[in-house]
Amino acid sequence: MAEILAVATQEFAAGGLSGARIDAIADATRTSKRMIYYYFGSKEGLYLAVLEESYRSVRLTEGELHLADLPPEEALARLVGFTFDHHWNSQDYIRIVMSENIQRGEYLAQSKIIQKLNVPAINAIRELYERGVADGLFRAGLDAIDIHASISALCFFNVSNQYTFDLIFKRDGSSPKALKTRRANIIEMILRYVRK
Amino acid sequence: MAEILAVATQEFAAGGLSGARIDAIADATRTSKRMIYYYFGSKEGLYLAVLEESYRSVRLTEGELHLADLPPEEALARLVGFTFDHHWNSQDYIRIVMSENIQRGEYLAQSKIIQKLNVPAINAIRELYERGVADGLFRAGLDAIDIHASISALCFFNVSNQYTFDLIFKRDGSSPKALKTRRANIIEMILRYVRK
DNA sequence: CGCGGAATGGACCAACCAGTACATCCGCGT
DNA sequence: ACGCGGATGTACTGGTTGGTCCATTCCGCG
Repeated sequence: MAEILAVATQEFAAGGLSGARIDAIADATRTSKRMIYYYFGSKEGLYLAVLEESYRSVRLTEGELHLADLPPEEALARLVGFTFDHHWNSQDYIRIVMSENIQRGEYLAQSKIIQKLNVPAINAIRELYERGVADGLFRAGLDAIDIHASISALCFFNVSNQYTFDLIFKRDGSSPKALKTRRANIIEMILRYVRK
Repeated sequence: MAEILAVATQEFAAGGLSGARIDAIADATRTSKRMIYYYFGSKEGLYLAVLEESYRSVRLTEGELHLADLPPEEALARLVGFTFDHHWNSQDYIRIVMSENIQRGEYLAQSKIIQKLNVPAINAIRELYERGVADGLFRAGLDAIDIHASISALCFFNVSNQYTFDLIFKRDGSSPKALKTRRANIIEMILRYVRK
C-alpha cells in the first residue's frame, strides 16, 4: 500500500492525472495492477489518495521550528527560509498541486480530509506577526493569510516554474549559489513587507 | 488555422498535453481532424505551436506602458499592476506554462523561436530600476531578473494556485474586492523591496 | 482441520485515441 | 479544357489503457 502510494506519487507528479499510467505504476511496484484496483478502486481513487497523502506529508510540524523562542524578525526569517527549503525538497508535491490546479481543484474539492486539516503555518505567522506588531517592529493591519500567500507564491514559483524560467533567461536556478541568493532575497522581501 | 490554434489553446489549457483530445479539438472547430494533422503534423506539433503562440501573445509590448515618462516608483507600480492584471486575464496562458513545467520544459526547449524572443519586461525593469538608483530612491545592487522573478511569482501564483488556495482557506480570491486588495499588496511588496 | 473472507495472479475486454489510406475536390495557371 | 498541387471529408486501424472476470491462494479463527 505505502509502496503503491510512493510510486504513484512519482508517476502522477511526472505526468499529471491524465499522463500517469496505471500499468507503469503497477510495473514499478512489487504488486500488480489488480491490487491497485483492489485497494483504490479506480485511477481517480488512487489520484485522490496520492493528493491527500501529499498534502498531509508537507504539513509544517508546528513547534518544530521553535518560532516562539525567537524574536519576531528572526522567527519570520526562519519560517520563510524553512518554507523555501521545504518546497525545494518536495518537488513531487509541488507538481501534484500544479496538476490539481490544472484540474481546477475538482479532486481536492472532493476530499473530506484535506479541507479539515487547517494549515499550521497560518497560526505560526499570525502569532509571530502579532508579536512583531506589539513590539513596534511590524506595521499593523496586515493579514496572515495574505503574508502566507506571498511566502507560498515566492517559494512555490521557484520550484514550479524553474524549467521555463531557466530556459527563457538562460540561467541555472538550481545551482547552490543561485538557490542561496534567491532564498536570501525572498526572506528580505518578506521582512521588508512587514516591517514598519 | 487561427481557429484551430484558439481552440487547441483552450483544450491544452484545460487538460495539459496528455489530457487534451485531438478529436475534441476537431469537433470544436469548423475543420476536421484530418486538417489538424495536415497543418501541424502531430499532437505534439500542435502543442508546440500553441506553446509558441501563447508566449508570443503575452509579450509585454514595450513602450505601451510609457514607463519612461513616469518617475521610477510610479513606473514600477504601474508595471507590477499591469503584470498582475495581464496574468489574471491570460489564464489559458498560465495553464499552458504550468503544463509545460510539468513536462520539465521539454517542448519549450525544442522551440527555436521562443528562446530568441527576449523578454521586454526585463529591459523595462532594468531601465526604471537604474533611474531609481540614480535618483537615490532605490537601493543599489539588485538584479533585474531577480526582481522580475518576484513579480512573476506573485502574479503567476495568484492565478495558477487559485483553486487549491481558495479551497484550503475557504475564501474567494477571484472576487473583485479580493483581487484589488491582493494587487495593491503585491505592488507594495515590490516597492518596499527596491526602496532604500 | 476446515471454513470464510481477504488477498492475488493472469488473461482478457471494450473503449478510446493518435494517426493514416484513399479518394475527392477546389482553384489557378496555361 | 486540362493538369496539377494544395486542401478536405470519411472511414478505418493498430496500439494503448483503464478496468474486470475467474480462479486460486493465504490466513486467522472456531
